[in-house]
Amino acid sequence: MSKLRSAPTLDDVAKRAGVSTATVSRCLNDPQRVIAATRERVMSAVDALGYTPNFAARVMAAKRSFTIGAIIPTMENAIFARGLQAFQEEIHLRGYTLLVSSSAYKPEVEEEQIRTLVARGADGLLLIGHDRDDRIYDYLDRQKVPAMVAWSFIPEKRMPSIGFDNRQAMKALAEEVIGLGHKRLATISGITQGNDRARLRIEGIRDAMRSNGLSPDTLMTIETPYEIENGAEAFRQLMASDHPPSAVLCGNDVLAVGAVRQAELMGLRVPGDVSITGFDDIELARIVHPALTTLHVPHREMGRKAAAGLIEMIESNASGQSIQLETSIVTRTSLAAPG
Amino acid sequence: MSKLRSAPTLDDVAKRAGVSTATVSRCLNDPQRVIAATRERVMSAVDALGYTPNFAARVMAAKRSFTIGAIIPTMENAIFARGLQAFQEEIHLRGYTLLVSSSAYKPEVEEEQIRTLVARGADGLLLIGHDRDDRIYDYLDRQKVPAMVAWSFIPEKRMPSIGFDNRQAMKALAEEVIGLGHKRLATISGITQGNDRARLRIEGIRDAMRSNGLSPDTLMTIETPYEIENGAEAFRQLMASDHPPSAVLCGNDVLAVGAVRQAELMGLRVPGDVSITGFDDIELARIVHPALTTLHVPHREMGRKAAAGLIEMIESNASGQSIQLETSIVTRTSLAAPG
DNA sequence: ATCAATAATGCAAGCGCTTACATTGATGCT
DNA sequence: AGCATCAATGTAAGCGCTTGCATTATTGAT
Repeated sequence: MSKLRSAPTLDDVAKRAGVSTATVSRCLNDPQRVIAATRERVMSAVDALGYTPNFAARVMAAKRSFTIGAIIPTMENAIFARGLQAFQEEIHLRGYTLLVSSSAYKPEVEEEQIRTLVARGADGLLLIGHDRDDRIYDYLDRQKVPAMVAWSFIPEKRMPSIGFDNRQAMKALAEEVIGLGHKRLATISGITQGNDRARLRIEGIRDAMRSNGLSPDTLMTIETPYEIENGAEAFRQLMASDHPPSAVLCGNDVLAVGAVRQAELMGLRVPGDVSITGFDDIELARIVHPALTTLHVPHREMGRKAAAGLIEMIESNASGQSIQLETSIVTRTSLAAPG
Repeated sequence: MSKLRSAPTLDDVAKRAGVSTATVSRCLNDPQRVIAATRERVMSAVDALGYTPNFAARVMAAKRSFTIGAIIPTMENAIFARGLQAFQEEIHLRGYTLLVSSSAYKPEVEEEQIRTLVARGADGLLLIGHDRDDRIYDYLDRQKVPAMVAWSFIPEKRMPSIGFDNRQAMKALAEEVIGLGHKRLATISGITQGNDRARLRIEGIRDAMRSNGLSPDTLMTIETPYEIENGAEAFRQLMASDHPPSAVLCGNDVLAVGAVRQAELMGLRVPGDVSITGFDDIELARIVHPALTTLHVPHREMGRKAAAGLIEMIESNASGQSIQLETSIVTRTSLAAPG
């Protein structure tokens, strides 16, 4: 039986280079602490053996993983893609690695994922929105894992957040719609349970109605998961009512795309017969016909700033600063004055 | 100074429950090995302390992580989303967790990601396509980490693969196009370097031309990264040539969407003035106007089967079986006989 | 009751790394 | 030349868990 060759360890490298494991470790983590000659000897041993450090061992010994976890509600559509991409680029630049998991918009799943990521030694967490059980925040405190909230900006909440004011943003869009003369408004919202963003967007519409002399009670509202098909079905229901709306404000672009396509199927002209708006300004918004008038969210900026803020929290043990970002209305063709 | 309360360990739980750490460990990993009374005592200690096992320590001791890594070329568009989702659902069902990272279609980045995932203790890897340096496969062998290739099916390659025959599939689509009477063909392909799928798709078109009396040399080809804008730009170039093609076969739906939109911008009618086809059948393909005639790939089935195959490899130390999946042509409206 | 067989639990040795502290060697002063 | 300093390296103690083996408790058959 020859000795089974398995993955080389620090020890193997040390032996081959004729130094102690401490020196090898230093070569890898803090090269200037070891003299050039030794370093070269060690590095060539590393190459020769094809050594890769064992991450688990490293995390355990150093109690530091240079890993940041992100739990996003979904990977299925592009809502979070761009922001997350920017987030990951930024942390990569600063020597961190991103671990992503998705919760499918389910609070229990999210909690499990948070625990998993923490157990895996994540140095910090990126969370979407503020809504979650206090137990989770307690847990994070106890484990001393800093977390940053994105896609929402509510400075008075327990966690620092980098995002935009969902309510204000949607209010602005709704005022635009109302300003065009629309009086019968409807909204297709995401599920509001456990989702502050969705809830605040609806509130924003009501705010706009209120301040423009429309009763917020007349807002027709359907809640449904963020899927194109659901947007379509909700739109069908809305338009099948006795007093169909003249404008449908959707909680995001995915729902809006569903609505637009359903309109086409039903032979309704957008915006001729009914106006439709989105939220997020993802790629889809430009591609669908007619292109969506929607709310532009500075996804990349948000991702980048969230990364910077979170790393700041990790490295200087600070408590984290909230930052508000500006959104803007993107005018395309799915919104017009009522016909 | 009071003792700083930090994350509880197995030891804390053991003390509180009045048992050894071994028993606690068994409670967590193999509950029926410990008698009910003890188990309850232990579990309530776990609850009381809010204990979460330290993953790094566990991996290190057990040399098993129940984690599977996947490296996909991009998360930016939906090409891999559905398949990956199915993959993750399946492994979750079997008690594994997914770690995803994206390589941005860059071989060096992919190699780094593979090493990272292995160092993190991944029990197995999902890789996209076969094209990569042998060094990587050697590394995987040495580390004894099984890997499964998806999105491609080439049974004679070093790694088992679950996917479809990219060449055959594209050939079928090209024959459809040629059958309609198209003679001036062009293709907008992804970057072929390090991407067997892209390369084989082009080959498929040439095959179809050959067997239908067209010279494969007349195929106009542009290679460009998989982005909508690039598809648009490539299409512009193609149509600006002296003999513009009557049909443009795109390497995937993303490029095709770019082409379709550019056509609109240029005032060209699709398929009246020029036909355009896609590949993958992602959501976008249905949403764009005109909807894309494209190649449907059984993403979910592929994801599921890749998961099953990989776990089989992990758990029974088997060498892995390749499986070929069938694709089909989805006829929508972007393809018609030349005007 | 008694004893073998078996079930439940405990003991303790690692897993592969980092790092505080100890040691050694080199350098520059006087 | 002698000594304080500091740079380079080594020593070894963990990090929190799993698991092979040893020990003790329980069970059933005689």
